[in-house]
Amino acid sequence: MGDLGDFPGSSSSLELTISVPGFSSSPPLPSSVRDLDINQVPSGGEEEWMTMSGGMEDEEESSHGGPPRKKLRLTKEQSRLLEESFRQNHTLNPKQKEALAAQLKLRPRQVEVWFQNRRARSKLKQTEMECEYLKRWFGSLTEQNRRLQREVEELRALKVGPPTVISPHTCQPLPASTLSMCPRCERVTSTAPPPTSTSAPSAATRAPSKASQLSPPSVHSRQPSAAS
DNA sequence: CAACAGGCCTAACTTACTTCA
DNA sequence: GATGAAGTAAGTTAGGCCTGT
Repeated sequence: MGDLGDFPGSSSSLELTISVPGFSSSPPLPSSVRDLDINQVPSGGEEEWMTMSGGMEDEEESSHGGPPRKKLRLTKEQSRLLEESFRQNHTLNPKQKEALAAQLKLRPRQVEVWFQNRRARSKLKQTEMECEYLKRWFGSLTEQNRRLQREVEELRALKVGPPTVISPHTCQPLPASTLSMCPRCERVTSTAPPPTSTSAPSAATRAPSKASQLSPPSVHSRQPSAAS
């Protein structure tokens, strides 16, 4: 267990930390060159940039048979503000949405979509990390199981029978099933916390912080940079 | 060097569902 | 209870960029 490494950062735009001894997220990806100036607004500024996406000024235009949709690339500043806002709140009420949209010079719908996608990315990332953690945990349990089985074999080889405990009340031998493990042994064997619940992802959909109920990996988000 | 393919990221869309007035 | 609007999650589509060949 103790041999499990400590993962410092995490990849992409979302940075999650998982505070479990012996486990945390994967190492940061090499920062992509694209982050440098991909969102640089070409001279015209954001107004002009917007008209690319805002080409569908009549919101409905884009979907049916219109011109091929142009894809907006958010500027670094827009991404930064959105991330900052997301950090404070993963959902927006209509007023917040309007305000943020005005501040970013985007349409409220775009802000809404961004938050939807951001929540999706966040959840995906968290699920991946939980999966990774459970895999490691499974590995350590398997190893522990192997060790214990070896131990059992060794004890059998020594012909050591199961402990016979005499009940203080009846003066009869107690069945093994009624015996409880001594605290010391319990402590030694519990190298990993039990999985309280893997919180079935489907059930977690409506409860934002559901994933945090996965008690062993206390996962919380901490995203620094603008989306990759 | 340019051209191309493949992969990744993500904005935008669609659908299904829940909640609330 | 039925209904419609609004909001969200989940899944999908497609544009733009990067990288390797």
